[in-house]
Amino acid sequence: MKKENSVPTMKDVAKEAGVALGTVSKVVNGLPVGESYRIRVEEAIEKLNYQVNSYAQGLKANKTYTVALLIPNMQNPFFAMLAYHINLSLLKRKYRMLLCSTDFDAALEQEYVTMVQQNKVDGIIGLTYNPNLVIEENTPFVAIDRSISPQIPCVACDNFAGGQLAAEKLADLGCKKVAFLRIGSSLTNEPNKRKAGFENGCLSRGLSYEMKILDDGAPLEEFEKFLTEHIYDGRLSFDGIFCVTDNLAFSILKMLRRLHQNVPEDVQVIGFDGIRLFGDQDYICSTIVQPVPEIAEMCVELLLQENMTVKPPLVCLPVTYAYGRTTSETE
Amino acid sequence: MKKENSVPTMKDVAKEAGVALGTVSKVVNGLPVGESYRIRVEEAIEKLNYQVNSYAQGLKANKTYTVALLIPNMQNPFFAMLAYHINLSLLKRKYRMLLCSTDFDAALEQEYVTMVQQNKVDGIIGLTYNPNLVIEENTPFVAIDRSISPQIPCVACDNFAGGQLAAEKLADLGCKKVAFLRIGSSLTNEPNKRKAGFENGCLSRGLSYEMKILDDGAPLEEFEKFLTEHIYDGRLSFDGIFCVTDNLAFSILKMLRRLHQNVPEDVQVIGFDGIRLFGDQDYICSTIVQPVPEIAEMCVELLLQENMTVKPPLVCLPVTYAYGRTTSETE
DNA sequence: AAAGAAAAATGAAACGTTACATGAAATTAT
DNA sequence: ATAATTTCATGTAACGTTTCATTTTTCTTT
Repeated sequence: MKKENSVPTMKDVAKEAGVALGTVSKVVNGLPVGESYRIRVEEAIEKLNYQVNSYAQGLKANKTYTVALLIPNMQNPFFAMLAYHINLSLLKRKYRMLLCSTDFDAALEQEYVTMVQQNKVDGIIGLTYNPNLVIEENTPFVAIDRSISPQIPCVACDNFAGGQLAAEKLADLGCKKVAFLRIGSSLTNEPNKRKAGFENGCLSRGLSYEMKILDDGAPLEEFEKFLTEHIYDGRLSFDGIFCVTDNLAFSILKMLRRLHQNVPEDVQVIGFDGIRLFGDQDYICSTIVQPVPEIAEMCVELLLQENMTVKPPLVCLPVTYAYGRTTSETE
Repeated sequence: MKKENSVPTMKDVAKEAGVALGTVSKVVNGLPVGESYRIRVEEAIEKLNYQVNSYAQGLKANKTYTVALLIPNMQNPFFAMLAYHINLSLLKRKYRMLLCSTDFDAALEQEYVTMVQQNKVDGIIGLTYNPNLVIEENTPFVAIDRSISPQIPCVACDNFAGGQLAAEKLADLGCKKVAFLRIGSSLTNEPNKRKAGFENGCLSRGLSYEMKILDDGAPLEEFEKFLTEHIYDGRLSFDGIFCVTDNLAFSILKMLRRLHQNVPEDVQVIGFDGIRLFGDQDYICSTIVQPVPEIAEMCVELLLQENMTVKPPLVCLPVTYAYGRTTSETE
């Protein structure tokens, strides 16, 4: 005897409607079925409050309509923004998002990838700097900001152009001597190009520049030391600073306040990423804005596009500049 | 004939190891099995790179080790913080998190709940203000900040005490006349108590207070109008403001800047939630801090605890105060 | 050493779906 | 009116697990 409180299955619906199992399946999947049958089945579905079991579907079809998103930390507003837009893009296509926040923990990342493979997600979108992540051949994977292997497409903003743009903006704002600050050697591959782009921009605009690059895990105080060393008679010898991320810019702004340097009067600061608090308020600093909605859409498209013979190894999307109270207003 | 590139199954492992299907299952699930068998099976698993198909498991067991988290918008740092900690708590128990960002869209929320029920997630943790969300009886649900029904446990911080604490802090800081600002009638139920707590605190500390409460969707400019109306000779008649959320506080701070009121010299501002940028930097304003890790842990525990005969309808967790540059430093 | 008890491996059945080969009914053509 | 053709419902076999009744092996006991 059937348990009272058990969830109704297609079989129950078929019995209720006096119809074969396959007919119910067709109705559920919108396949052509005789009018009278369809109505009867729909009524039975309504009556029993039937809902398909997508695990059975997944078992059959080997398809789950679920995509895993691997990000270091969703408390970072940039990653949150990414997750938000990827969620939207997936939703448009009726896909669900499994969120995996890895906290830069390599073991955890690997565990997640495996977990996610076991779960037979349809694919993974991953922002990970972990160099020895093992990704199974058969797992569709799209990387953000990092070229993992030639077979795995990488989506990123045009980091080189972003670096250039930062230099040009600082030049436009009248800066003469600028600095580039970066932390994290782990900012490998794509975001790395921000430095090269910035150098290129400085050279072409005749800006003198200096760089301070810290290893991953180094204490941020090193930057404060660097800044202090460049203060003569209470004045910073730079009039412009480009920080590799808004996150870093935010920390640098605090240091400048401690060092009694006014932003943007004494020194202009530009970050990178385009972070806004709560997603809709002002930019937390002047910044090179990543086209996050487009990046998200591109990732999802590349991941789910099946009839694509050759996947592009690297997709670069254009950046823009946005004002955020850490540079002098221009227009 | 078996397809070359197909994913190996237990059957393949069994054949490879020269062992029965059930034996492989036991090894995979860590059930007692003869030593020699176990080794042979493990070798076969290794060789074929076998991974269990959790959709088949889910079909069998009606258990998925997946929990859905329903939040309005993960770009709100408070929700991001919640998601982060719930993810951690779930991970500890080997559960995955399906993240559903609903953007306050009622239809989307309902769609998600249904989607998620189809997918047979083991449960839902939901922060939703949607009053007519339909939740199936058989879906384990834990609500955050809102009492949905007596059967559904609600986890929240002690909002009343938080309101009181805000009033007390303002009194301690020497405020005489304070204001409470809130937007969103949709801040129903639990967060609502912040107002009552604040009133109570003001009364017991002899603070005179005023309230400005806007409906959901009202333009924030109404607050600016309110503030402007309380400026006499360029000075705001309040010396303390308690905002119902850090999000609102952030907007109010911008207005105060526009109105040339200095924070905290002219007026002290306290928010609610305990938001920090990037999860680890300074609080964006002085704030009543929600115990988010504890809230997360409690939600997960309540959701997954099976042998709990009676679930508590409401769990309140203690709040604390944190300094964040919008009140005068006290000690 | 043989029989009985305990332990452990076996393999079929079931979970809820989809797909496909089969067969029945309805339609068209002669 | 009958045969040929099309249309469409039917029901069984998979998908990859877990479970459990069964059989086989191993260990005790006398």
